[in-house]
Amino acid sequence: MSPKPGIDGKALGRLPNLAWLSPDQLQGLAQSLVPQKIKRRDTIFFEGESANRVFVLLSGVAKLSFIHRDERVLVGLVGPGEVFGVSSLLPHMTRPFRCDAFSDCTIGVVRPETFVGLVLGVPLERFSRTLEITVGRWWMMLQRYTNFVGLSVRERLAGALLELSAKFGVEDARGTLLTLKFTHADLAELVGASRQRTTEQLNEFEDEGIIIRDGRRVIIVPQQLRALIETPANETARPAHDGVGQNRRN
Amino acid sequence: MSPKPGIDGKALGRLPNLAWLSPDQLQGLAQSLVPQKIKRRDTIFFEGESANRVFVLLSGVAKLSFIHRDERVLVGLVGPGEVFGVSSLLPHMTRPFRCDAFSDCTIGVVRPETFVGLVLGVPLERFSRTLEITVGRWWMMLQRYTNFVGLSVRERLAGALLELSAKFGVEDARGTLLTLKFTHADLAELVGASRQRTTEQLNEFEDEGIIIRDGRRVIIVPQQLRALIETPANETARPAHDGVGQNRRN
DNA sequence: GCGGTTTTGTCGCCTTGGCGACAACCCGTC
DNA sequence: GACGGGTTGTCGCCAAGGCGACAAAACCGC
Repeated sequence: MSPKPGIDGKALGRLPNLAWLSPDQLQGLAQSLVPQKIKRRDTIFFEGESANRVFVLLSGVAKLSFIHRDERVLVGLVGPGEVFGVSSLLPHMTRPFRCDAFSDCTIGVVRPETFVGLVLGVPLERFSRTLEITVGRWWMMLQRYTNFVGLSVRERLAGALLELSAKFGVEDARGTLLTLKFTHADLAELVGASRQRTTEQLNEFEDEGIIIRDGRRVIIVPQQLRALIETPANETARPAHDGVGQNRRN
Repeated sequence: MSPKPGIDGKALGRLPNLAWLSPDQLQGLAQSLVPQKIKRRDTIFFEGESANRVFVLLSGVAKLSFIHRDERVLVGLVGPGEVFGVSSLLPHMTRPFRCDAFSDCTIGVVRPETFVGLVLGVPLERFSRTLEITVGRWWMMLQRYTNFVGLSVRERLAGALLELSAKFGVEDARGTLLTLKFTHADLAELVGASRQRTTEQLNEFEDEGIIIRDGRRVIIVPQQLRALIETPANETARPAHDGVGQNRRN
């Protein structure tokens, strides 16, 4: 695993992110990292790929973007010395972002098992699980928020309801029953909308049969909601409400 | 550290999040967790506090919210069995969110050193560092996005410029020089705005002396930008542009 | 220097959605 | 079963900002 020109352990140690590793660790990492050059605008990995490598950016700048039906959101930039592609450290994960080179880059590629073994001295499995229960939540939240950028209130609310039903829902003859009683104001806070607009949107959902109200409790029909999120701006059952659509860049 | 009624290791193992721990680990965790009851609407921790405990939610539902000048965004909900307050696992961290009980809760409190020791068998310091270089980025991104909810393009752009200058900036007589050349379209993607609006806003910033343009390169004056972000909707130098302000809930 | 490409600057029109102000209403409590 | 606070439903007005369409610059490879 070290046939290529190779990377210098000392050089790695000068990267601020890795300076705390012991000389031995740096040495090991340097040997395990497979160097690779990437040209500006080329893609390092695609969203949806199964995540089985970790990357270290050795030089250049890379760009992480989230893509939702040809809407792309620049999620962040990676600078020299940073470790990226870390979704491979979580259990059975596919990459949520696409990563491409913003300028010409050199990267080091390594298997997650090797990386975790070297840096922590713990089997990947264990680390993975620990990550999942601790920072897994951040991951979910991050995905939610990147998703939200550029969506209408309608879509954000749909997404939020779906999430809530997955987490706090109970199956019911008519759909998924939300066990907690959320006020419209709560939901508004959750999706970043005004209380009034949230009320209106919920009523629209009810008209469209996407949610059912049982007193002040809510029952959700997940299929319809999911459809609503996948599909561009259009109507699912009733062609009444004119959908949405002021969220496209150019 | 087990004077209280105590928590049952077996019961902990039934929480889906923790089921993978060995009986010994569960036992140890059960003994280390200090149980505590929290009443609905009471606060478990405040934003800004120094983060030196990890929590496990044993029953009930808790609510994480991000607060930015009395605008509060409901960031997420914590269900039974989940581990939260994990910012204490990162080095010298203060809590970014406030957490309060959405319903009556019982929680288990534990020191991060103990938690990591039990679950991973590694010293906190080492785990902490590893977390930082791997998932630290998510953390930053998450904070950015929660921040962004309910902000105007002006403010989001200001924030993004600040972030970029911190990461890719070089000090200069007049301020911080951005070394990469971003097109307005890049910036627009980053803040989730249209390209045109981004152009306009950048020009406004230039008029106000918040940024300086040197050909197509940009120099940033961090103080002014920072001021702009802290202050409600008003003007920093020139009272010309009428600021913003359609982002308050009720 | 030249011509094509990329980036920037500006309009105008139009939708989304924030916000204040109430009225109606539900629901638990005394 | 009446009261009162929290919640929901609805309007109207208006600011923010998306989007198309171009024109003007700046940039780049030859």
